[in-house]
Amino acid sequence: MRALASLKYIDAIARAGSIRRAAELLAITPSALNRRLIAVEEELGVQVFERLPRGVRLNAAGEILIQHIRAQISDFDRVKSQIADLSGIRRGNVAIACSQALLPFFLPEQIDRYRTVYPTVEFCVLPRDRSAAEAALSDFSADLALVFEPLDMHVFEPIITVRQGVRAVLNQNHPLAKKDVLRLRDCLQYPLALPTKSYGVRRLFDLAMAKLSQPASPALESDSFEFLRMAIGQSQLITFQIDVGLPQNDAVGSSISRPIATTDISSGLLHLGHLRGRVLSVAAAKFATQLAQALSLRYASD
Amino acid sequence: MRALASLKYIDAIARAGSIRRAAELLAITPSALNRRLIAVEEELGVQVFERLPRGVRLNAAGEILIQHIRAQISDFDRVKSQIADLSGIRRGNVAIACSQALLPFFLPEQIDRYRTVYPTVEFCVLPRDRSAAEAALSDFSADLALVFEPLDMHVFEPIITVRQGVRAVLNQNHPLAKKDVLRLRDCLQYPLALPTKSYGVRRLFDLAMAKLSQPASPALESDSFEFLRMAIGQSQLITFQIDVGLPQNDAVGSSISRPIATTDISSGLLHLGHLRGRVLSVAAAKFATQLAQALSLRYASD
DNA sequence: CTCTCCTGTTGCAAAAATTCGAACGGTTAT
DNA sequence: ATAACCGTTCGAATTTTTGCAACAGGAGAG
Repeated sequence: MRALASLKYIDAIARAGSIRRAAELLAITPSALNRRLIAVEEELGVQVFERLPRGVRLNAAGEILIQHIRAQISDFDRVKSQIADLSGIRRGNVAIACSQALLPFFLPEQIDRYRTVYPTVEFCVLPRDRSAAEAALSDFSADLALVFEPLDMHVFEPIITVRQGVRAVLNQNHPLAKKDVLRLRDCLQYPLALPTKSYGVRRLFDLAMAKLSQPASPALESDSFEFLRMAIGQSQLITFQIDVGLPQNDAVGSSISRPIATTDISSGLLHLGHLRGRVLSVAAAKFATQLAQALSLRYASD
Repeated sequence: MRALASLKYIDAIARAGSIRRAAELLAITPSALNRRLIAVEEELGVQVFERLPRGVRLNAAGEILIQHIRAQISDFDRVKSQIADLSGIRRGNVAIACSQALLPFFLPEQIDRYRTVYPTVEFCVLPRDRSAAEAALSDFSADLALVFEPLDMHVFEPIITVRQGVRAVLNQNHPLAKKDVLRLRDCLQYPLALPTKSYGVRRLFDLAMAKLSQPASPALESDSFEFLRMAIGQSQLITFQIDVGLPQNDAVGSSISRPIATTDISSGLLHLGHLRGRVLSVAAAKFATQLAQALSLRYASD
């Protein structure tokens, strides 16, 4: 939108941290960008950025302004979406910040389902941990957040929350594969591949181990659930994942999954939500509704 | 603000109902204005106004857009106010839609009090009945509304509500002036000057008359409280007004006021509020706080 | 210290946009 | 019919924005 160009430019400067870098991204000269910035500052009667030798940084006034600018840009997108909606053509853009576990199965399937109905809607999936997801909502780079076990998100307005059990993932020829439900102590007989401590699954696992007053001793540790899954291979490694992070029909290539007795590892909470006080675009709202339905259908709503 | 010029132009067109009239108000040529409109419409990919032989009218898309534009302009003003706030100079603009009763005494006093502290804040007082006040909030032409007895304002977010008794206003030499509290039946012995049926005081009066199963027979009827007050003169006319519409120290020129027994005429409610879901500017919020304090101090908060 | 690198900023000419003035085509009311 | 509106279009004039090159200043390296 041409009308918001100057404001978008300021947003770009704020993100880039320097006029020159922002100018490069925007494919214009630094001088042109600088002049627009100065023009806005003169109209406001206040500097928006403080000039540093290595670039610029938002001012106190700038912080207020940038918040408004981002809200405005996002609002305008919503308006465009609403307008497109009533002209029949469902267009739009949905940005969603989510935990890693959602990436391999759940979200692709849901997005695909949505896009068969509304093929013109574009999606943007941002893998984020809890605090980064909150930040993404706050600076309007994400419309929705779907995260496991957020604790202190005061800007987060929940849409739906479902309970997620922990499942063990292991090779189909693994000795434990015969059992339908695994006990935690059975798993401990084998080498474990665990996510790092920042993840919700790991937290639940550590909590369970604390109850057994046994220290956790992972044979393998990684930030990437995908890596953990692939690491299993034909080995006897066991890794863990929440329900939604696994395919509905069990098999993940050569590996399978088995639920852990909930008496051993308590279940966690998966939250779908958006920024408090924000109006969702038509597309985002529709997608949120679909997600909420899918989640409450599969898992007991909580 | 230059960045919002195109949007403000569209707002002007919507308000004027015609490109040419809007162009005149904006002091530019109709052709220039027309081109800007067309440019915006092309960017949106949708017409915003439907073209009529006598002018233009907002489209369905336009209605959505104009709502956004007005919110945006208003939000931007709020941001400017916030920015001005942290640079020390308290600047701003407070627009308030209110019932007529507030005009002679209460609001002037409150505004004066506010402006002795913050002389750079400008005020805009819009006398509006209940539904017009609601409209003023909705289209962002008012930040606050202070109205008597609103009934069905679903967009109205109350800040404070106080009870308002009805007082009789009469000449200081009036036979009833000796009494401290008047009964309704005493008043009925004299000619009455009443506001028209659209006003809250009149509604309370009519309700009271219905209880006495006597029809109201005003000697004088007017839309203007000021006129009613002046009409009393040296005559025996009696008119009615709510507490806040009268000076605190009784005398109104040669006329005085006396409370009516609340058993005769029940009290009504005066509401201070703003548009639901809207963030007030610093100046408006501060003024609202002051009003709320003044009201709750004088009248039992309800 | 000097030198280099990266920063924001400014003068001036070129380029792009906006605006104006006037005219055109259409509908409504007289 | 005629006059009075309306939105719209065209080309020229004007204003604004942009690009290019150069400048000034702080940071860090040597």
